[in-house]
Amino acid sequence: MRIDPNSATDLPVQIAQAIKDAIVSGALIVDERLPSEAELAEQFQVSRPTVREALKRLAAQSLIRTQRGAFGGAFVNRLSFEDAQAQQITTSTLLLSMNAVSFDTACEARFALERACAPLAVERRGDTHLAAMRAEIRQQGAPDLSDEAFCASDVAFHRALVDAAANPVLSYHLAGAVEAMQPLMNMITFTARSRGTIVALHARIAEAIDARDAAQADTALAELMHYTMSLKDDVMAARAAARC
Amino acid sequence: MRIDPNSATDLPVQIAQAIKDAIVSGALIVDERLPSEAELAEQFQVSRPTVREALKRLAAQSLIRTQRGAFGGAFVNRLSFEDAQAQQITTSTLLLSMNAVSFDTACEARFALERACAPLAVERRGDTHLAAMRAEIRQQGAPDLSDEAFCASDVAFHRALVDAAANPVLSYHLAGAVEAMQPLMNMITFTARSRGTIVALHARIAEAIDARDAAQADTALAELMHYTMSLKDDVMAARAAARC
DNA sequence: AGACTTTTAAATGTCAGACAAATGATTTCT
DNA sequence: AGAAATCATTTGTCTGACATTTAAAAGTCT
Repeated sequence: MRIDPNSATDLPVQIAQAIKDAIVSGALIVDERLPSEAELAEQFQVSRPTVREALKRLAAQSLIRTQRGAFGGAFVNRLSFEDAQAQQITTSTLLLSMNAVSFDTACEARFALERACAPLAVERRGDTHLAAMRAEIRQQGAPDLSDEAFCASDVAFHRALVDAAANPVLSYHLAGAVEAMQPLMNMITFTARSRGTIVALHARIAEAIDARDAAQADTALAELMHYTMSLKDDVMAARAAARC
Repeated sequence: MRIDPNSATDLPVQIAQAIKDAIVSGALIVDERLPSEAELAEQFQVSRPTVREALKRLAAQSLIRTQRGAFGGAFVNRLSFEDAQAQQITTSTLLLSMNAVSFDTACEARFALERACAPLAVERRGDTHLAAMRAEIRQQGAPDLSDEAFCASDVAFHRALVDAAANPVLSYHLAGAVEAMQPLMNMITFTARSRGTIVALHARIAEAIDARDAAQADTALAELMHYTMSLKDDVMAARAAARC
């Protein structure tokens, strides 16, 4: 691991990249201890604060963890599905909120991915998944539910659907797509009637998955997507009219 | 924005979280300048190195960028699709390599997601997408191609397929799934015959998308998935036999 | 007056050195 | 032998300083 002290980029960035490369390439394996900050400083010919910044960059990406005390230090961290999902969700959410992605584009992507999960969910769903989906459906029927709580439950329903596919890699990739939609969905005001329609579609999806009917699940998901988009169009049109 | 100096967690972590929350909540908008390190240090009642570490954590996630000089400082960064994709690819790759995810699980997830893109690609593919796919197919037929180069071209082919769906959000989500498979694919040794089969399937996929035949594209993708899995089984079996 | 050059102030980048706090190993005492 | 005290090591945080970069402001010349 070497760095170029004359390069234009920050020294900590270079050091972080060098260590990251070592991890990705397998030169450093999970739970292996890195040299201490003082040793790294000497190795890279920089000061300890510079090394610290590099380590902090890596810690921010959950690539390493640090431990104080004797025989402490920085250790290569096993990237858990949980950590990876959390990162993915914030990244996806920010990406959508900062880039003026249209509601339709995000919605299309989300439902396309979800429909990919449906056939697997139909095949493998267990009782816990079905129970989780139905619990959310019940909650969505509560009359005094705020719009935000309704959206949160909607997200939970769809994540249960994804989890029913019993593929952790799929769950990880979908987490970002599903969660990132929540802020966009929160811009919609749901009438009692529109909530009823959505809940009915959720029920159809849950039933189809229970009955192992892939075609029906796919159809219901497609309908839900179109209904969601039309709902948003109505809200936008109503707001535009109110302004004039 | 406040922090609790008596909390168990690191001060920089708390500060970074506070700033991150401000960005996510919209209190800080894109390109807005954060207070200088000295001002932040006073505001949070900590020293400048502590603030710096917090800012470096955020910079590592591309949430802020820093600029030196007068009227420089830290600015809220617009998270570009490019940055987000790069992050997602490394996260996905590490997740798979560090968690002993089975080849089949990752492969299933990848093809399930890709099949979700196919109908949209059929609908919207442009000439550039078709040309990109065919260019990769041509390259894959080169007789003196290394296994690694073959895999890289395979990834490029599939990314072109995903891009043909003309949905940047979808491309972003799929980038991780497709790229993260490459290290796993690199463990396979491709015979001339297996390469031929794969190239033929790629050609069928490209033709189906050109002909706007969604069903055919889906079938070919499913076949490719099964063939890839069986290929890996053969390689594993051959290696196990060689060891005995 | 306008364009070019120089200066300057403000901010981050890097360093050195110090002390605090945590933590596991070692030693000592009962 | 077991429990308690000590110790060495390592990260966490602070103070203070200087280097470097950058854009704005001031100054100068045509």
